[in-house]
Amino acid sequence: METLRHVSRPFDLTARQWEAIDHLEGPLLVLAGPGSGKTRVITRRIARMVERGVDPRSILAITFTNKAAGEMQSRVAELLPGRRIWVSTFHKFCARVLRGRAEAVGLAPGFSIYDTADQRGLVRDVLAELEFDPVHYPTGRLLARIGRAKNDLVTAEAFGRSFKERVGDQWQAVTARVYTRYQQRLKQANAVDFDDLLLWVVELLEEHEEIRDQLSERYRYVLVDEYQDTNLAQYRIVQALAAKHRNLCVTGDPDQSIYGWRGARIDNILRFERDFPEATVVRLEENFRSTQSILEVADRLIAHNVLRKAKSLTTGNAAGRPVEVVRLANEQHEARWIAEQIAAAVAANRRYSDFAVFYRVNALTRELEQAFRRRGVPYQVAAGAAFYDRAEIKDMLAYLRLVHNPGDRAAFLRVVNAPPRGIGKVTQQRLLRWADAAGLGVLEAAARADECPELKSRPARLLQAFAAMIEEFSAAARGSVEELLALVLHRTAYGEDWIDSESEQDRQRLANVQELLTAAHRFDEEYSAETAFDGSLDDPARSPGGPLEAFLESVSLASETDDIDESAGAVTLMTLHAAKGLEFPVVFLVGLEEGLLPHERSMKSEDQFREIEEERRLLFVGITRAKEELYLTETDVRDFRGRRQKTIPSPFRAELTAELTDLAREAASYGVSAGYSVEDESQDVPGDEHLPPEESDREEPEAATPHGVAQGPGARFPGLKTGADLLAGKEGGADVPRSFAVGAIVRHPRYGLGTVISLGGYSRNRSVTVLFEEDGRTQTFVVTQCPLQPVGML
DNA sequence: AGAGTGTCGCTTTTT
DNA sequence: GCGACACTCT
Repeated sequence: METLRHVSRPFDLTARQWEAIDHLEGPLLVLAGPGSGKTRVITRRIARMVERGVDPRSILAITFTNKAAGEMQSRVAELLPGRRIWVSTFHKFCARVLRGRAEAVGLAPGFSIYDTADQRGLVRDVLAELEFDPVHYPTGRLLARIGRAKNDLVTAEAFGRSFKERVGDQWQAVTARVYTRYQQRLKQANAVDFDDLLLWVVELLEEHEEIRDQLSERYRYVLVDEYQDTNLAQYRIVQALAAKHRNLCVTGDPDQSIYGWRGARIDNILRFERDFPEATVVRLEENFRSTQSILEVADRLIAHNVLRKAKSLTTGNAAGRPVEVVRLANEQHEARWIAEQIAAAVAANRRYSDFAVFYRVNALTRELEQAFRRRGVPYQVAAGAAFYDRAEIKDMLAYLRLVHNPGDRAAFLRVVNAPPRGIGKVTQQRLLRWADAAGLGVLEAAARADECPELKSRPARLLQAFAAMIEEFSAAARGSVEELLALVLHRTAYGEDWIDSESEQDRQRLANVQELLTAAHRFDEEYSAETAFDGSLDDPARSPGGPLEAFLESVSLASETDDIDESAGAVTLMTLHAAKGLEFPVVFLVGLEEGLLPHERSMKSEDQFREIEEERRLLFVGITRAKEELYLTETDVRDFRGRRQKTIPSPFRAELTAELTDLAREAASYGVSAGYSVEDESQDVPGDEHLPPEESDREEPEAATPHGVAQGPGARFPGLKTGADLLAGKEGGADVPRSFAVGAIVRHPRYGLGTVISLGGYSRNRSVTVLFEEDGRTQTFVVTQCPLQPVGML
C-alpha cells in the first residue's frame, strides 16, 4: 500500500498542516482556526491518501452545503487529474443510501423529498383533519417543534411517550398528535422530509447490522468537514460508519459553531477525543488571512467563552491598521458613513468587491441599501430568492415528481388543477377522502375516480383524464429529462397564457420555465457523460432510479444560494451566518449593540449562557473574515420594528479592546448637529435634495412620531377610531356613524385619504365606497371590517 | 378562482 | 412598520 515511502514536507505547508495531511489510518481531529488553510489541508490529505494507494472509491468526504462539496471536489480534482472522489453533503449521501434500501424502513425506492412548502401543506392538512385551529397552532411553529424533535432523534412515538410521562402543556400535546399523523402521511405519500433523510439512515445503520457493515466496508475512510455543525443524527451516522475501521477524520472549529439553534451540537467536536481516545489531534492555529490587529481582537474576544477548547491564534502577517469601533448617531448615519468610506477608498485604490458589510439580522439591510444607492455604490445582497422556490418551477417539478412517485400527494395537489382544468377543491377533497378509505395512492385513486361514489361523472372523468395524462408522461420518464419536461409543458399547455402577455411578471415566469428546461438539458448531458458506474448500490455517479430520479434529487437537495458573485464588482451585504467561510479585505460589522449582538432572543432564552456564547462566536466569525481592515459600528439610537430606541452598547464591545471613534456628535458630511432630535432627522442632508420624493421615508404624517416616543396604534390620532371601533362600541351595531355619510373624508392606512362616494347595506353589512385621492381608485369596504378612519366632512 | 383584507409576530438557514 | 399567511367575498 505504501507506494511513496518517505515523502518530506513540501515547502508550501507548515509542519502542523503536513502532520494532518500525512496522517492515514485511525481517527484524526483537525482543529482548524479561521484562515488556517483548512480546506487546503483536507484536499491535500485526500490526494495524499490516494497517492499512498487508497482506492478513491473507498473515501467518503462529507460537507454541509453543496457549495462546499463542489469546491472540495474540484480542488481534489486539480490535485488528482482523472480521479474522482465522492464529496457529498450529508443529505445527498443519505438520500443515496436510502434509495437502495428504502424497503428496510417501509418506503419505496422512488420516494419523494418534501420541501418546506410541501411540509407546510401537509401540516395544514393534518391540522384540519385533527380539527386544530391553524391560527392557534401555526404550521411553522409546529414544524419547528417537529424538526427540533427530529434533530434530537426523537420519533413521534417517543415524543408522545415523553409527553405522557411528564406533565405536558397543550402545545406539546398538539405537537405530539400532529407529529404522529404527519409521519403517517409522509409514509403514505412515499415521501420524506429533509430531516427524515438523516433519521432513516440512522435507523438503517443502527438497526441493520448488515447494512452498517456493508457501508463501513465500502467507505473505509470517512472525512467530515465542519464537524462542529453536526447534529445528533449526523453524529450517529458518522459514528456508525466509522465504528469498525475508525478511519475518521473530522475537521472544524468549535469557536465557529454558530448553528446550535438548528440542532448542531458543539459537543460532538469537543468530545471527539473521548469518543476516539486513540485520536491524533492537530491544531492549526497559524492564521494566513488577517492582520495581527484583527487577529488579536478576535482572539481576546473568544477567550471570554468558557465552554471551549483553548486555542490561540497567531499570524506572521503585519500588524496592519487598528480595528475601530465607530459610534454614529443613528442607523442612517451608520449606513451613510459606511457608504462614504467605501466610496472614498474606491476613489483611492480599492475595488468595490474588496468590501463586505455584515449584520446580525436581515432587517438591517434597508438603510444600507438606501445609502449605497444614493452614493452610487454597487452592492449585492447575499440572500437567495431561490429559483426552485418559484411557483412555476415548483409546478413543473411537481409534475415530474408525480410521474416518478404516483403517491406524492403534495405534488398531486399542486398540479391537479394547474393549469386550471375544472378539478376544484371539493372534487379534490372527495377524491382524497375516498383514496384514504380505500387505501389507494393519489394517482391510482384519480385513475379509478369513476368508482368513487361521492364523485359525479364530470369531475370523475376529468380526474381520470388527468391520471391518464400523467400515465402518458411516465412512458417518457426513463429518457431525457428535458424531453419529458417539454412533453409536460406541451400537453398541459402550462404557461401558454403567458406567451403573449404584456405583464412583466408573466415574461419572467416564462423565462423561468425556459431556464428550467436549460437546467434539465445540462443535467441530461452530465448524466449521460457519467461512465464510472461500478454497479454497486451506492455508486455516487449513478442513481438506480434513472435520470429522472437523479434530477429530482439534485433539485430537491439544491438551493440557489450559491449566487454570491465574488467577481461582481460590488460590495457584499450579508448576515454574519452567511459570512462563515468567506474572507474580504475590508469588513464593516454593523449594529454592535445589545439586543442585536447578542440578539435579545439569546439573552431571554432559558439557556442564555450557551446562547450568548454562540452570539460571541458569531461575532468572532465576523471579525475573522477581515483580512486587512475591520470596522465595527454602533449607534446612539436605532429604529427597529417601528420603534425608535436609545441603544445599549453590546457587552462584547468591552471585550474587543479596539479603538472607539465617536462620530455620533460630529457634524460631518453624513452627520447633523450634536444631540439627537427628530427635527435634525428631517433636515435634508447634502446629497439628498436631488432625490425623488419616494426616497424620503416620511410620507405618512404618523410616521414622524414626536420626540421619538413610540405610540400605540390607537393613540396615533387621538380621538379617532376606525369604523370597526365605532361599531364595536355600540351593542348590535345600531347604524353607521354619521362620519361615514357620502362626502365624508376617511383615511385608510394603506390607501391614504379618500372620500366616501356611496353607501350600501345596513347595520353590520353596511358598506362604503371610497374614492382615494392618491391614485383615483375606488374601493368598497364593509364598515365593520375595515380600518377606515373618519377624518371629517367635505 | 382570485384578489383583497385582517391578523400576527418579528433572528440566524441548509438541505 | 412591514410582510407573510390564512380566510372571505366578489
